[in-house]
Amino acid sequence: MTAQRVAVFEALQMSRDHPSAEALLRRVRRRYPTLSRASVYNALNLFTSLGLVAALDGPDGLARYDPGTLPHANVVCVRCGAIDDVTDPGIPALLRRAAGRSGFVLEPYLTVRGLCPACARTPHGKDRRRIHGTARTRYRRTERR
Amino acid sequence: MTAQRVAVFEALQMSRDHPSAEALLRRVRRRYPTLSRASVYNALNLFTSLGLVAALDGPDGLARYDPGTLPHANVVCVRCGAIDDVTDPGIPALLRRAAGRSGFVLEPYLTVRGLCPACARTPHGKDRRRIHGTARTRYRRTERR
DNA sequence: GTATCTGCAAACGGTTTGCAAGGGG
DNA sequence: CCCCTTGCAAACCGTTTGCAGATAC
Repeated sequence: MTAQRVAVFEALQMSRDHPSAEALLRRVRRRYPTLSRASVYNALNLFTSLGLVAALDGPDGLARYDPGTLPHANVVCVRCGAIDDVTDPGIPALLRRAAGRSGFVLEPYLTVRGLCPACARTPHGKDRRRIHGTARTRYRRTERR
Repeated sequence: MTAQRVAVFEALQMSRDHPSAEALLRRVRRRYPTLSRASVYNALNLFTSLGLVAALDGPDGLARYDPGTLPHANVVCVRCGAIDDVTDPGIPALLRRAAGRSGFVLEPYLTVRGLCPACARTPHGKDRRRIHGTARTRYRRTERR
């Protein structure tokens, strides 16, 4: 229990936007300017391994973190990177059935990729969207402050 | 429509194990020894952007590819990297509701992380599992042929 | 005949690691 | 006190990109 870990945890709890590790680093550094990148990753890996927070893969290859702990779905926009939580009464039952059929022990979160309302409205154009890695080259550069 | 693309596509269709790009490269190179890494990535990005195959993030940071096109769930073992398909009659309805509530246009696949039967049986030990990136250092080195 | 693709190698970038110094319990 | 953590920088590695030559149509 170090001050850095508490700060990262609190910053994540206050976030509704499924921040990346880098985004959390920026936020926490406003108060702890000496905080290191490695400590943020260390803290986030610890929290996820303890089940305190949920980790999911952003469409840009960045890991995103979710403070929510109840069963829900994460819908991920593969074009702009937006992530929304969706709760649905059918999710727990579906997860139970999926666990039964596969024999897996499953986390209470599921992820679905797609396009957010804004991106779905813009024509597909010829933006042969890259699903991994270099999707980041499309909006990462602008998102980075 | 090049020979390389056809070869990658066929190799993926024949796979049931959700191979990574590197695994597909190895398989196709048995017949096309000159096939380049870039062409495999190029082909896979093309197929996923056309909706011909599904891409998902493996727990090790590697992209995994799935030839299936019908709605289903992918259950992913975060410890050993195994991926299974699960079909369930409730999935289409859940995806429809999630799309309605979020406004997103969603792909017909969802992903759930967890532990496969074999890994769930082995005690958790102190393997503070890393969720991203270096999970690969745990089994990647041995998996790579 | 031209735009597109392949192959190669180098670059990219998020995440992890090794090490020395500092702090928790 | 000892072990685990922090901070820093370098290493890691899957994926993308730039360029020259070959191929699709």
